[in-house]
Amino acid sequence: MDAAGTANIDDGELAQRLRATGLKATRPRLLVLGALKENGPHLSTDELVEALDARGTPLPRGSVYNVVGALATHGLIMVTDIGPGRALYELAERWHHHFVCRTCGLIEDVECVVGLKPCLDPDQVHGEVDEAQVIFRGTCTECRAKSSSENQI
Amino acid sequence: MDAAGTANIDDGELAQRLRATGLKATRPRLLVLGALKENGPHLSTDELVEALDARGTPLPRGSVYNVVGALATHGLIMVTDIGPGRALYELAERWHHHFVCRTCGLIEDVECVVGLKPCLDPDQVHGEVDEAQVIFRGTCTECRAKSSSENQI
DNA sequence: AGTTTATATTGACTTTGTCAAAACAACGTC
DNA sequence: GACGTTGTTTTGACAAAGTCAATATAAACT
Repeated sequence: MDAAGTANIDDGELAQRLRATGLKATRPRLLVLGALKENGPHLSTDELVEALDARGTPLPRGSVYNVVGALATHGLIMVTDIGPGRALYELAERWHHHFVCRTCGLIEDVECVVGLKPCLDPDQVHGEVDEAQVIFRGTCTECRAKSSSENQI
Repeated sequence: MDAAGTANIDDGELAQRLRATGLKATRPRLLVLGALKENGPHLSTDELVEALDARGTPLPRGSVYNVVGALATHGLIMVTDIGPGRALYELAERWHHHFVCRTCGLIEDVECVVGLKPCLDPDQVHGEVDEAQVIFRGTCTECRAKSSSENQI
């Protein structure tokens, strides 16, 4: 153990955010939030596990699922499903959407014009909409360039 | 074998739609399309397998994945991921979206105001968007009623 | 009818996600 | 600053979801 005991734990902003929602500021939760904050805008479950590993603070897969579940339920992170078995986690800061390239799988954040949830709210729904998640699909510039040059051969 | 050989196969509209996209009109494909057409607006992988079973024309799971993969690639069905391991298949007729109740899991179709793909098309994306999938999340009327009455006790 | 070629099927496998029970740590209190 | 309560993590076993390569089969063209 090191001198300060919980030395590595950032007991600042992230810990406060957790407590503000009624969640305890536990090590695994801070680690996950930290990884999301510093290891890219969006991480898949796998990438999250790897990132934690790479940072020298590995967590068991089960714990990761546990943690992201809790964080998502309390609105601290947003989860987007961009395909079968492809959940995407990111800090819930500004509300935004995603563009996914069908060819190479590239994922790009797309700012939401409205910026607040729910950004769209159809009347027809029999219930209360609190969030509208949009996934744009298509072909990224790079893949378009590639495929057109291939066709020219 | 029955007299007509391929008697059960509807060699009409569905078969033509398949050929129109360059796909062969095979039995499993027609069965899947048929099930989607008659067994509800949207089916999960599991429900699809069950529906085929119930109709007396079971298909192995692997084949179902195979078929829906091909149909989706060629735009004959639409696939929506409404959560981890919860793919949703339906005939690609009118373009529409979905509302998912966070509490009971109810899924409701939401007509798209635009009705054509892509119904939304942000400039910011570095690529060409061909489809914008929207998932509305919230609480359905029934669950709202339930939870408010529980709180009153 | 025969041939080509796409497609279906099988079965083994990987990945993804869930769950219950026991171990543990965070937080409020004395 | 230790104590106890209670929420969390961990573990490990499991279930579900999806993939893949090789073989068998059937659609569609001639």
